[in-house]
Amino acid sequence: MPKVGMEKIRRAQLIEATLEAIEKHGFHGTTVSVISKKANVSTGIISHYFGGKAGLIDATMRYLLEELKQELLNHLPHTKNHHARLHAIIDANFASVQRSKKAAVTWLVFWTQSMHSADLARLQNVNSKRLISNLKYSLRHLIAKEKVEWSAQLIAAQIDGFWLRNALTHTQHSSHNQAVETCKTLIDKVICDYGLSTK
Amino acid sequence: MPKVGMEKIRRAQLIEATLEAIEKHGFHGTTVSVISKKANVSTGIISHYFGGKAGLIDATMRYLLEELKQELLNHLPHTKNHHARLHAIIDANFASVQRSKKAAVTWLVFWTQSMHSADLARLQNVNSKRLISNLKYSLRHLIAKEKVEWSAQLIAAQIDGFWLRNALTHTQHSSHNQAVETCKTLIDKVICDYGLSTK
Amino acid sequence: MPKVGMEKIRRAQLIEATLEAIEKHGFHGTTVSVISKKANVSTGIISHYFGGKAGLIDATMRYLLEELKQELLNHLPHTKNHHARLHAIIDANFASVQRSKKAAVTWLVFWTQSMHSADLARLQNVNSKRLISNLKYSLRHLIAKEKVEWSAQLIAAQIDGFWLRNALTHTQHSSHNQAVETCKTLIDKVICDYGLSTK
Amino acid sequence: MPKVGMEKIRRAQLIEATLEAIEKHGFHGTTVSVISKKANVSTGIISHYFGGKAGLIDATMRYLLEELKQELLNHLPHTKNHHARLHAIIDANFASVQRSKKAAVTWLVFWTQSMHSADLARLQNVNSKRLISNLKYSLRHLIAKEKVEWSAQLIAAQIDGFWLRNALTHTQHSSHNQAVETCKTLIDKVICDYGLSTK
DNA sequence: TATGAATGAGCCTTCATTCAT
DNA sequence: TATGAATGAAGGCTCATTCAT
Repeated sequence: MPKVGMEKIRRAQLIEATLEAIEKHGFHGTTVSVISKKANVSTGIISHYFGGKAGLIDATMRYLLEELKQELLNHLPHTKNHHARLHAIIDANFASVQRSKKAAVTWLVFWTQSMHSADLARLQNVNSKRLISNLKYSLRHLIAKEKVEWSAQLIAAQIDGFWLRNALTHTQHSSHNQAVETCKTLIDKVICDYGLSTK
Repeated sequence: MPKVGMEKIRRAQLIEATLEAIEKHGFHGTTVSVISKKANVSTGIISHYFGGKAGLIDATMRYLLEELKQELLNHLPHTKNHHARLHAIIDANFASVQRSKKAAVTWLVFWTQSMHSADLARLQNVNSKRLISNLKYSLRHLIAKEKVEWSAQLIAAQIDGFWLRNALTHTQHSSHNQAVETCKTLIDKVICDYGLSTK
Repeated sequence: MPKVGMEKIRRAQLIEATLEAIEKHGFHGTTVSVISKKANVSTGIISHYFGGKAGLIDATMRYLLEELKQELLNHLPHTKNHHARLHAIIDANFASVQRSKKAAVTWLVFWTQSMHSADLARLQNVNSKRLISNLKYSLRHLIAKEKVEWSAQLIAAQIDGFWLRNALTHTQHSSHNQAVETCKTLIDKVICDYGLSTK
Repeated sequence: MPKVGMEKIRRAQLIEATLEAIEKHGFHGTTVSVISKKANVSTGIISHYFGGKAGLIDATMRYLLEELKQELLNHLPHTKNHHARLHAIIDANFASVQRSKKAAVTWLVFWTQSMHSADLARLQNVNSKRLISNLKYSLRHLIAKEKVEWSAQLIAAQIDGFWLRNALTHTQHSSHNQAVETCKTLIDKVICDYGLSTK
């Protein structure tokens, strides 16, 4: 009887290899041959588990999104302090990227691809809306009602902007930390300016 | 009887066709054949004038950067009102994108490619530094010295962040205008908070 | 505890599945995977019992030939009425095909393959000669000696011709019956024209 | 300016190479690589002129059909002698095959493929009907009305049957001639049996 | 005896580049 | 200066076969 339960292992193996390949060779240079070699498996296995290269790319993108989602869930659940919660959102959004450059490159690739793939565009949209929604949820408890939407957009753009600039420049850790601090300061400033007097 | 002065015309023709192709078909779908058809020329001409597809892509990226540079030069040449100058920087940075979707897609592609091309990375870096430098030049006249760098980074990230989010969502004009307004408000807020008492 | 006597069962199972696969998906679409699924066994079993796909195909062809041979043996064993015997040959040759479309498609495939396989070509040749030989055996009792060979060739071609045309057009039963009738009429005509005056 | 008018030459070259490849290596062994080498061109050219291997196979089949059609047109136009016309149909149907074994193998492949391709099936059907129609046209002038259809089916099957049997056995010219003679004799017999007394 | 995960050779196709015209 | 027919390397995919279990 052949090995069972390999599917999970192989899928993880191949997704990890894909992330490495995209980081090292770029999207164009990420061929099934390159991925296979990195994962130490044959090329055929990709079609076997993902139905083809496109399926693997898709799964990799979903993996990144899911990872980010989990990161948020792990950082934010048990607090009623909305100020702290907003800071935690910042931490979560930079956490995975801070860990490795792989994710940063792949996020950028993912965004670029999403402009010409309805499927990826939908995923990207969900992700984008979640950030806004998370921000608004806490902002509602802290600042004037009519400023919530505007502030959420501001902070979201600030996060993505730092994120993008850091990805493009050969990032040191310091700049990541600086980005996190700056985002938090911006939040504080927003709360300070539009904060509810009594709560 | 060889036509002279065709080089300039052909180069412009092909760069424009490349921008259109990337917008319509994405980077992956932008083949030499597609570009040639859009430009109504033969495929061979690309190698003739640009030495190959890579040369054309490179030239297209440089064209975008040059365009942005000119945009900035045209909007902020002769003013000593640094508050107005900062607002003009915002306008300039969103102007080209506001005009067409072409640039937005291509910028994203450009950034992604720049991560795996030393040449493009250098161009991107120059561009990124110019924005910071332009912001700092005016901020120095308006806010406390020790806040200049930090504020420039903040505003630059804000610009890129809005820019990115707008590119990824199917942008309406309203959101572009909103982005411009929000960036200007952020600038005002920074000046208000850290502004020099006397000027 | 190894099951014994599985070989016969498995071989029959797989040959039947192969016939079904060829009928449904054509020769090109008949992959090891398709056959295995139809037979509800693993892919490995094919190599185990037939040494590979080629062996299974070969066995399937032999099975068809054997089936036809048996059909003939069952229909014409104990008769000395050679006129009836000739008619029985016709019946036998159309019997298996009349039963299902499977055989028709597979026969055609078999013939085609036999042109590039010495092994199959030999089988096909034996089969072809048996029909002629069977026809001649009875014809010798009914018609002039010098017309026997010619008539056998005529009738054999008539059988195969009808068979082929019926296989290619989406056959109704009526056309099969018509083919049988026409072949029998041809036999009668031959006997009538070249028949021995006394018998 | 590049060479013009090559399309016709290349298409003919490739179709001829395909016929040779099918004859020599069978349908399965007929790869684009094999065809290209036989035609002394690159593999890419097949997609260029035929949109892919399938297009080339299709064109090859159509070529065979067209050739047969022309053969018929060339042999039958200027005669009002319907007896001679029927004999000419026989000649035409065996002519192309008599010339080379290539066509014979390919016809068989074509027929087999046509069972799983709607497109090829339609072509095959048109071809099959044309033979019947041609036979009936002349038979109507020669034999009793109620025997026309039956006789046409008989003769058509006879032709195809000989054709098939000759293709399968390693044909000598003599057997081809014999097939032609036998078919003609069958026609004569039919006319003799069912012929119109007066015309 | 039986499985099916894994392999990798071989296939068709795409596409940047070349070169005779 | 310009063409586009032709090339052929490189890509992704299919599938018969193998082998650890």
